[in-house]
Amino acid sequence: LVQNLTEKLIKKLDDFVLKSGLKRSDVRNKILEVIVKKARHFTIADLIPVLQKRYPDVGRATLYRTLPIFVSSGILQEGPQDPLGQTYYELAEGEHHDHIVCLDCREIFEFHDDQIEKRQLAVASSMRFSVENHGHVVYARCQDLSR
Amino acid sequence: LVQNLTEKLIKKLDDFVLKSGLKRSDVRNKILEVIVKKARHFTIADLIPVLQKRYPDVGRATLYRTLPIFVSSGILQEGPQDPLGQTYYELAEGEHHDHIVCLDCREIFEFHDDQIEKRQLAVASSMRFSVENHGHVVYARCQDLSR
DNA sequence: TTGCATGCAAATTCTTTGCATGAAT
DNA sequence: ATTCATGCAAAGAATTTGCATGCAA
Repeated sequence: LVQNLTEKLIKKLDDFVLKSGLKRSDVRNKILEVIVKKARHFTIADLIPVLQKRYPDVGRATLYRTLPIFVSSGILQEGPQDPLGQTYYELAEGEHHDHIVCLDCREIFEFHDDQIEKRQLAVASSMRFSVENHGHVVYARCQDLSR
Repeated sequence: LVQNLTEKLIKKLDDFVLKSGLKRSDVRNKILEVIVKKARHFTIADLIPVLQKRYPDVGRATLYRTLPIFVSSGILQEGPQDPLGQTYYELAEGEHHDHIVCLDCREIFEFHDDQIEKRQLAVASSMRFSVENHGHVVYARCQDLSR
């Protein structure tokens, strides 16, 4: 399953790479593989040790050069900004969702609400904006210490 | 008017400072004055040159030490994160609002929508979270080149 | 072959800290 | 007096860039 997803995304990456006059690379595929396994939400800081453990030869700089390519090719999207200011990335698979960042347990949860999405569009349109994207992060507490 | 606002906020700052066992300082008041004049939304990077022009003696480090105090005292709040990742600050005056960041002209606009606020609360509550705060940023284009 | 990709190390940029001095209480 | 505030410079941390070498097409 994960294997399938990785391969599917590598294909997506290849499409973008060819279209953009770039070249395929094993290192990018390796990075993608690690991301798919770690999946969900991660920061660059999260990813570095995992990547270096699996593929010690991959340099940090490459990560900084690669992630923007993944975003451009639609594989990743930028997720919420945590209260400390680090940018999260996440796989762009699946439908759009917003985030709840738990201030107690530091985990990130997802939510989706059609009404919010619709109102957001309506409000921006009424101000004569065309919406490209949005980030909606709710900071909250789970208050469940066992979680 | 601006003068009044500055003085009002200095008073607010004094309250916090006393309550917290800190001490009053002219430099903090100067920084506050510059912020009130520049008002609205700014990043630290925005503020530094303005501040240094008006008060060349104030060091950068002081800014980094001062802004968190302003946030704690309720004078400033953190605004949207721009697409480049810089944190905006803004005066906490007035009612809560969310932001539209224009990808064309780079300006930041505000909006407020009760329905969105309510739904947001409802959704988080249904997931057993208690909401502390939130950031909602819509990235959009004004498409009006004259703006 | 040509030009992108990569690792490494140096360079940048942004932010924090240590320390001596000055100000507030 | 005591303790916080501040500037400066040094230290850190995060990210970007230059360059020589390695691959992909």
